[in-house]
Amino acid sequence: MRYWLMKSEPDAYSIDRLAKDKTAPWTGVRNYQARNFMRDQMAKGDKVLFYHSSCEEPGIVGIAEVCKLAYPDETQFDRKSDYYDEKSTRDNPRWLHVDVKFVKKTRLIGLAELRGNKALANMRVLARGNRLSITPVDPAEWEIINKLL
DNA sequence: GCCAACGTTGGC
DNA sequence: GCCAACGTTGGC
Repeated sequence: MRYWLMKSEPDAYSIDRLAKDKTAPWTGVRNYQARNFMRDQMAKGDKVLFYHSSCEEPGIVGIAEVCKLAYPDETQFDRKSDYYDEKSTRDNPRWLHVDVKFVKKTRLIGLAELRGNKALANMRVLARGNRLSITPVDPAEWEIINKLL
């Protein structure tokens, strides 16, 4: 089993929304590295740190779990969607996504707190210039964060 | 709104 | 394959 951190802008999809929906298709990823993580490495039961980005208080806000393996992202075929991709075909879909299910909300562990914790200094999401919306999390890092909750 | 950092595109 | 231009992300 692996551990991940997945970013979402709360205006687009928040932890509260996931708490209500129970499960969510993680559509809209349009970055190859992030897609490859979902396609090649994510398995059912993988644990996810749910992270709010581009908002007043960016940081970890909850826990989720991968509940469905990667499959084609319908939004790439929808001309009306912001995520429409005219170069993608049903025979050879370019974009895939997993589904995640709600586990729990946590207190906010903000960016400053993450950066201030030496044991978390190597977290991928904290790397300089990182923009990836999905990043792997070390089991050791996962443990440390769980103790902070 | 600013801007650093990075990914993608497209001309050559 | 190179690389400049452009677009996006995301913290501040």
